[in-house]
Amino acid sequence: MPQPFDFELTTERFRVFGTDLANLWHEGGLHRIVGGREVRIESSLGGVDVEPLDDETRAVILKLLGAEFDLNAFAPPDPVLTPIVEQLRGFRPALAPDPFEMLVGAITAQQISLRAAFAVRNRFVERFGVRAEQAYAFPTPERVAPAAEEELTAVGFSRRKAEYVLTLARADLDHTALAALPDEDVKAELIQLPGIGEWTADWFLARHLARPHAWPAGDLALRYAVSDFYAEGRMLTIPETRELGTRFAPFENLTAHYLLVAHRSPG
DNA sequence: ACCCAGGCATTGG
DNA sequence: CCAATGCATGGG
Repeated sequence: MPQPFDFELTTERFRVFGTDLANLWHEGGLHRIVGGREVRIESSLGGVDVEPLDDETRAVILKLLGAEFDLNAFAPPDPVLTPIVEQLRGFRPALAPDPFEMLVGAITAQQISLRAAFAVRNRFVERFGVRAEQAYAFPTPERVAPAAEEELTAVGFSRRKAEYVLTLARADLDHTALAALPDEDVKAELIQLPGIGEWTADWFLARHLARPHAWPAGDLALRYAVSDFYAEGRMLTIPETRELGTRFAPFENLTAHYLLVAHRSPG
């Protein structure tokens, strides 16, 4: 793992909103299924300790823990961000290595609290995923595609969201081609799918593709954070938040994550 | 019993 | 083009 890296800060996300059965915090380590096998990731001397791993598994773990972010180039551009970046030194935004997991996860989180979203998501994972030891493999599109809409509403999705998830599971997206497109083209492609709006597409860019300029201006928590840090608490509109984000180029993605963490962990 | 929470699509002006 | 509305669950 490139330095700097703070394991506790990077994995905070998997503890603070409750349990995530597919990225399970268990007895001080992070458990995830990679290639059908459960991997336990622990902190060790500021690095990451994992069992002997094949190259593909290693690549997934590195992606999960945000290895591709260029923290050394991330220089805070203003007095607001300077102490935040210093205090959160080594924080790498955790990513969703699997695009289907990212999109379904975003759909669960639309409109409702993250606690509620994780409750629904975990029931979905239990119902359609496969358990290894402690953790579950996040459901694959193939396992979800044949489901009936009622099986999805049964785990807590609204009827509308159940349709979105089923459409997505049956969509047969070319994620390799998608990943080769520039940011705006990725968004344009994704937004054509029902249930995927700009917010979801922005988070896909940010937390799956790790695009440096991704900036989920529609995100309520990010709007609160930006409003408190940069507008003296006056709630900024989505367009205002989007415009303000441009000053952080080319580190909008990292900035969004740092502001979010700083805002929910004051002091 | 409300109200809000890391949206989105649909409908009506 | 913008405003209003319904949706699911969980915590306050």
